[in-house]
Amino acid sequence: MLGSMKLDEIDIRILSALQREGRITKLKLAEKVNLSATPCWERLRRLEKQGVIAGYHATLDLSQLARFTLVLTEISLHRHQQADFKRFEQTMQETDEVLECYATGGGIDYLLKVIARDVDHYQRLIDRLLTLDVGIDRYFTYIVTKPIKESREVPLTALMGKEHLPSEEKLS
Amino acid sequence: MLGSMKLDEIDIRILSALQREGRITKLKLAEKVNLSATPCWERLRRLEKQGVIAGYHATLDLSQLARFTLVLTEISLHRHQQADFKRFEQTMQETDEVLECYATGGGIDYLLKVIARDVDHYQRLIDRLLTLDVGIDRYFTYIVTKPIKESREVPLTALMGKEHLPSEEKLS
DNA sequence: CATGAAAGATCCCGATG
DNA sequence: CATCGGGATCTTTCATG
Repeated sequence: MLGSMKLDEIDIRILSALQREGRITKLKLAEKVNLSATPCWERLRRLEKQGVIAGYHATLDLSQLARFTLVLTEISLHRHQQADFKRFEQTMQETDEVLECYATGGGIDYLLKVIARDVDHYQRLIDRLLTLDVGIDRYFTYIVTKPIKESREVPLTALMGKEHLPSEEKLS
Repeated sequence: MLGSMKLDEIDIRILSALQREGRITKLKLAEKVNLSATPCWERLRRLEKQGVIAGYHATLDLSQLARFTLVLTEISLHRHQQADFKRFEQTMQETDEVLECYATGGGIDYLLKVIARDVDHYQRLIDRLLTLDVGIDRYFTYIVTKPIKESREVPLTALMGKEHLPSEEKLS
């Protein structure tokens, strides 16, 4: 839901800082957003309690951990009833290898980002989905040959800059 | 690089826990992985120093922050020389709205995940890229109508389970 | 690796201006 | 919102088994 709470510029700075440094100290955070510790801490607690900050996560450098393959998969379903969508989406939620899944307009129904040990692992995963009969009609596989960018930071200022910050309303 | 360091099962548990709870206390972490505080702390520091843990980040609930639109974009370049790829990839790195970018085999050259305020913002971004002349030949736009899943946690056990953990080598 | 200890930093929460 | 505490907790290191 949008608008359940108004965020001012300081809140945005707090959120931006925490996107970058999830384990920054509360004192350093306050300093970075030009606020004293107590009010900064209160804002932070509010943002966490409201769920604006959904959580904190370590980001791993997978390339140091294991061989793996990223795959992007376009999927179309047989039928397009609510129950069909729901069933497919539920399966995606439960499949750990599916890192991301988006419903789209335009020809295909879903696009997935899948991580697997290798192409064989990926293919077995797809085969399992097909035999599970979750409604897949056609699928198309793009193997990722090179990950160029994987950002964990949403560009808050670009998204909120124009309409959310108090523009010149009531400038006397 | 793979294999610069061997990770045992405890390391994997540490990493998994930190993917889930990036701000967990070091004491609770030790407890969760069944290790006493000191050696757990040493492992953690090693993992951070090596860069296996690339960083810690707060995850935001964007839906509470602003209206936005996710777009998936397939892109083909005119020419396929190294310099062409490099130039395009450099531009992607510098464009905040591009959250993810992957080079793929199979017809298209790149697939992007873009975040914008709305479709108009997205289109202006694309127009800018086209006039910037970064080598784009054709592009295809999929508007995300519904984000189904956006996981920040890599399924470590699924990826490492079979080949990385010490299998039955030298079993007597 | 487990335990224990101890100095220093951080956290949380008041009270006050 | 700023400043100032202070007790609880967490962090980091070291010594010992």
